[in-house]
Amino acid sequence: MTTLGYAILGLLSREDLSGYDLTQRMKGRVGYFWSARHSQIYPELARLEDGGYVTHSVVEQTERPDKKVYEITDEGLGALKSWVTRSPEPRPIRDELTLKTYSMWLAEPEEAVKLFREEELRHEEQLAHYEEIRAWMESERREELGRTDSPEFATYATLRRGIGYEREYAEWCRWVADSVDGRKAGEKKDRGEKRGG
Amino acid sequence: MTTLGYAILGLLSREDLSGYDLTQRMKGRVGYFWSARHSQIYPELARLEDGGYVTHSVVEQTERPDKKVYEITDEGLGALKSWVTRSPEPRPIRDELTLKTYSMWLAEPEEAVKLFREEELRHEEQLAHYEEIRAWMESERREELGRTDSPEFATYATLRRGIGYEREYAEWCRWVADSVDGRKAGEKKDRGEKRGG
DNA sequence: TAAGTCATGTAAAAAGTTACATGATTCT
DNA sequence: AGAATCATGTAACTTTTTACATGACTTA
Repeated sequence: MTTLGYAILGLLSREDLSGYDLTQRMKGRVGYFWSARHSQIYPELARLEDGGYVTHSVVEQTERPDKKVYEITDEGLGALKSWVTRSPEPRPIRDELTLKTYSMWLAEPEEAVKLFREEELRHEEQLAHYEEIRAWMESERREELGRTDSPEFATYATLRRGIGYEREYAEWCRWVADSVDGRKAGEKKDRGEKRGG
Repeated sequence: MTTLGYAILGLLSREDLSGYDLTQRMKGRVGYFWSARHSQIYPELARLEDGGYVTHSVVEQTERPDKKVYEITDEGLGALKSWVTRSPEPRPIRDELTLKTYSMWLAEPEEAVKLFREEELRHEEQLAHYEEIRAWMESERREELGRTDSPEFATYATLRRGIGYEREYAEWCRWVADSVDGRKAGEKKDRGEKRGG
């Protein structure tokens, strides 16, 4: 079973969904930690059904095209449960901005500063978005968040991860930009103190 | 040009290396933010040479098999420079542990706690490793770190990213484990307050 | 002599992205 | 009339991983 398969089962364990619905979930919400396009989802659903992890029923609609709604089976739920607490084999991280950073000594300082200020903004915006959802959950889903075995707590936990990730990333971008800009925290504001020359 | 191509150029801009050397770099150091196996590196080197971004010369060795040492060309350096400050198109994040977290409401609490404590440890170990390198750099490369246009500062910046990433990840793992364990900071220590039952 | 490192490649398979393909309905 | 959304698929291509393949030299 592929990780994508488990991602789909994870969504279907919460509610019955069509391939189209799953594609939408993989953009927002879940897409922040696992994503896939519809071209990957439809074949995977077929494989999952082949393996007996899901079943589908055709729901006829008058105002919309008919759709196939998928439901997780007991076998699918069992497979998902046993996967959840297994240690993930560590996958290599691939972060293009950090890779660029490794070669930033070749760049014009002004351009480097611009890049990192832009990226800082991107991550701050994403952070603000997460914080909104968090505020909403903490006020509207207060009860469920008290139980760590609820789907809501699970969602909240992934949200906390996203918040921490984006906050840290934004802070790092600011640190790099400030360093190159000669405005490192606690340092004097003027740039270009030539030394040894 | 692929991102892997730029990763290779980034390494060759610092020193001449063989395919084997590049493979080693992609395990340690650089491998923390971009990695590739030798089976991907050798064909990519051929493509880079085809495009005129690198050249190679055969270095004959007596005690070791002969090797091809690659050198970046002016064209390669130019391509690398113009890539460095271009905004990276945001790639989807895929994090298997966060995906598991999304379905953790299905797991036995004890097993979930075990998983997150293990992962916390993994990230703390990686953090400790980075902190060692950091301490070494700050004492042995103090001078170079004062210039943000030095390769050393660039390496140091990526290291700071790794430190922030691992620290945040470890903290989050601890928060999840503590939450499920009923030891959330500032909460009473006893577990299992059934309500509504 | 067996395991480990140095050294370079190719082949096959898996995972993921982009493009091709179709068609109904709804909103502007 | 045209764009957007709902809905489902396949094909081609790119990227990455795993496995196949070879061989010299070094260390235990």
